[in-house]
Amino acid sequence: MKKQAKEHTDDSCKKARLAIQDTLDVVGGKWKLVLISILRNGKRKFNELSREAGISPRILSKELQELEINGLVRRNVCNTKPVTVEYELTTYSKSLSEVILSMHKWGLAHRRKIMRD
Amino acid sequence: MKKQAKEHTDDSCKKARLAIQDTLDVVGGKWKLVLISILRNGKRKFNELSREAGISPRILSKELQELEINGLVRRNVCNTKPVTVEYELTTYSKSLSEVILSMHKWGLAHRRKIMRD
DNA sequence: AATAGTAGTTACATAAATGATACTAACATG
DNA sequence: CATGTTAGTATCATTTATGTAACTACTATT
Repeated sequence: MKKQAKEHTDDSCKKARLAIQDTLDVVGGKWKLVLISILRNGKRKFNELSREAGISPRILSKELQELEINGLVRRNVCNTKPVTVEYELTTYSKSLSEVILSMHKWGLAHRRKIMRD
Repeated sequence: MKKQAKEHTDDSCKKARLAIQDTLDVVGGKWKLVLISILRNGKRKFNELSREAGISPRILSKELQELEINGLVRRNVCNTKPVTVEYELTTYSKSLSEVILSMHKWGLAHRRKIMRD
């Protein structure tokens, strides 16, 4: 088989699926992209996120931890009267732009298509 | 507010989230992209898909119906001795390439990053 | 008639995700 | 000391996703 050809071996396909699945794990689910999308408008405190997204503290806390582990969100504890915690997107989170943009575009186009049919 | 500026109103953000969520609905979950990925190598019969993906008939049937509803997969009943049914990707499914490619790329890069850290 | 193959479906069981509510810890204020 | 505020956590309930196994319908073959 030629070296430079796009290979479609079982193995390369499994690896591709794995990479795609990784992305879905990080960014999939009901809330991850909602939170990222809100944080694109700037830092938010825990309760602000909870209100704006309409998400209960339990889930919010879990989601934020996962986003932090994946380097997409930074958690910052502030020295305020009652302590507040700010969450903001990291520089690394910008690497998701292409994914988000393509999903956004496809979602819009698809909705139009489904309406037509 | 300027007409041509990128707007970040609450409303435009909600619509963006909706579009992204649409995409996740169509392509998210445990099996959709696995099936699409297998079908990229050509038509498959129901049992072939079941074996190759390691997915039970019940779920497979459901997933294929959803993919069909969304115009990504075509179901073709063949006039064979015991009736067989072939599933294949539609032309429309190619519109997903950008989404899939960007997810693939990000997934790979992210895995490398997480390893480093 | 009995057996087998293909494509499902049905009924049931379990697992995973999400939700609701109340609670704690820490600190400030009246 | 009682009250309020912020950021969570704990507990329990519900919903949604997925898995397993057996079963049906149709047809062909023996």
